[in-house]
Amino acid sequence: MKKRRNTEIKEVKPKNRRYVTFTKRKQGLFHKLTELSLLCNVETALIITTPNGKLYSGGYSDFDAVLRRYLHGGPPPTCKKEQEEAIETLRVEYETIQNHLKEETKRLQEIVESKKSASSFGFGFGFGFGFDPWWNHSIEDMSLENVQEFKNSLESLRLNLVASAQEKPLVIDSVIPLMSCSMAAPMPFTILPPPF
Amino acid sequence: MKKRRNTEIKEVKPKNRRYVTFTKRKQGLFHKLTELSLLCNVETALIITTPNGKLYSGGYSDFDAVLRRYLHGGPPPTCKKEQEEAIETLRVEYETIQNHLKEETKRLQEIVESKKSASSFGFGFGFGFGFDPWWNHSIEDMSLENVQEFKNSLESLRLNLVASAQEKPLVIDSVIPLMSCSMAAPMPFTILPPPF
DNA sequence: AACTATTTATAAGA
DNA sequence: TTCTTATAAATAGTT
Repeated sequence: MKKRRNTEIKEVKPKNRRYVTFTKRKQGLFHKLTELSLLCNVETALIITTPNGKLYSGGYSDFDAVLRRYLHGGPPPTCKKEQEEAIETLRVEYETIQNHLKEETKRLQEIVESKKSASSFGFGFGFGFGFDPWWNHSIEDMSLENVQEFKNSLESLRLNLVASAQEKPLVIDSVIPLMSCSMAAPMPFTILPPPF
Repeated sequence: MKKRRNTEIKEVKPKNRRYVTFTKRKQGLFHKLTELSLLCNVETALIITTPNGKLYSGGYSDFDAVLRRYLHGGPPPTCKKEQEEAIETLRVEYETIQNHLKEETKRLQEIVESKKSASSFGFGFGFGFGFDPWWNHSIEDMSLENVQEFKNSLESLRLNLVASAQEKPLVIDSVIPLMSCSMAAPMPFTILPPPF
């Protein structure tokens, strides 16, 4: 085995090497991010954008809450009386778009599936069981470029919705993984041996 | 020396230990974040919030741009003709608030300074020279709690302003370190031995 | 994706 | 806090 030189921090030249490095380090980064959150009882939000326009985002334990605190300062104002009425409107609007998205996604999924037949592996992520943490997803990973169209409206809408509601609406979780990779459940850190 | 047990990922109990861990790991995290950005030519944005309401944020190479891309999708629309006229308005408004902030900050700084006389050390951050990277700062680290009042308006305004302008307005950099710890210059990775 | 030789990060101790 | 050091963890190069 070639001796590993100490890593020079300069853009990795060969594109395939770069992609591998990116994948590995992104995983490590989100791993450490979650560790920090759990160890120190803090909340985190991380966004990564590639030159190709791919977006990776995730955080612990509530990406949206962190983003909101950063953008607007402090926890959501308790004057929810005022916002209460807006929630229902937002939710309806959200679900409409969500359904739209779901259809579109399913349709495009089929296209992607047919493409995938070429490559052989399923996806086990080396964890011994099909555990697929939020940080492994890119918003565009599935080449569902057309889905992007919906992202803008969906995202702002979701942010508003989550901001309005006291608790995270359960409906959202089923779709979010595609959009922003929010984490559904706390990472089983003390349980899993290999990843954590 | 006690043998280092393999780190159990559970909230660190003693508060002083927790703070040390937080500081170390936060530094490591931002370090790796910057490395990822440079190695893989991606842009990153990280926000950390503590239970006390402290906010840490930073990214490479353009925190704001990343955040904007996440929130609104894609790079700033090239239909700048439309936004062009809004820039001047925003800039004026921004500078007004900025000045306000500067005054307030200076005043509070004096208060903080008098408090600091009690503790002895200057701050050298162990780098051998007074290099103080963006990730070492908390927005509230200086106990300038009152400054928070301005953050909201300033932040949204700044985001809009930076979004409108094609290039980063130079004026902003002088104030940002207090607000969001944006990075001014590329990290001298290949030059500095100890940190990078 | 899986395997190590190394480098890098860091928990404790001073 | 800052520095040191033993050890755990991340990961570059390979297969």
